[in-house]
Amino acid sequence: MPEDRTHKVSCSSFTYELEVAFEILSGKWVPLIIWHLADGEPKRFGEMRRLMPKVTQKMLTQQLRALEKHGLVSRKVYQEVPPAVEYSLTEMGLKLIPIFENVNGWAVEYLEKREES
Amino acid sequence: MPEDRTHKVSCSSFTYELEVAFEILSGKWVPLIIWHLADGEPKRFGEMRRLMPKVTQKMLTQQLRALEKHGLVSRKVYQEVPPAVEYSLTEMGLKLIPIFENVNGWAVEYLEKREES
DNA sequence: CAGCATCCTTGGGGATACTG
DNA sequence: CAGTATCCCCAAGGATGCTG
Repeated sequence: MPEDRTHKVSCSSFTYELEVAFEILSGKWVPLIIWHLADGEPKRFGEMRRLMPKVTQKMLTQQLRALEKHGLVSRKVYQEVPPAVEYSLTEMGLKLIPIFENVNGWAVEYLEKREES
Repeated sequence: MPEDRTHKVSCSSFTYELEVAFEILSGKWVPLIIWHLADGEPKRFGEMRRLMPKVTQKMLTQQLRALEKHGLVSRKVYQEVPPAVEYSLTEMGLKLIPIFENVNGWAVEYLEKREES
């Protein structure tokens, strides 16, 4: 979290905004989580775990909570026994998807060119 | 570096390509470095240091070398005394800039909405 | 000027066990 | 089921000093 906006001055061409974005997205499993929620379908915690077997339960919880705090993911708790929790992308979260697709497009081209050499 | 492409199987909807991209871009100072080279003008090492006073010399070298290895940045050494080295974005590096601008646009909207609440 | 070499610290993150 | 709570380790990265 860029604590002081005066940083803007010392790094004039790296906008405060861009810095914030990369800070939010730089969580180790954040891109993966967002990508798995990209279809707009809410998913339960256990479902997410199964989709991402390499992510420990601790990290999944931690990163989901961070995304919730930042307003990219919403967490809906159903008061039942046993408890059920659903995660989904918020409006702002969904708006990241086209960007992710652009990144993916870039990467496809990148890998093609790498293989040539 | 995703060492095995079989990972693609266990994380079916997170493409190998997207994973590669985020891996390259997730270096702590990578976005900042790319942003400072976005104008296409080659910049000398000392120049970069002045532009990014918060980045230590060790990290700047390290991250620039990683970007060079990945083919996003080119490093040109002029055999002089004293030595001069210029860094600039490669073709693939430059193609990231529009994406960065989209991210920036997203972040602007994101911060606006956050302030409302 | 543009680094490389070392030492040292910190916290990110894994493994494991427990709970409402 | 959906998490907390602890312990612990290692490597990312900062500080400092030296060099072709």
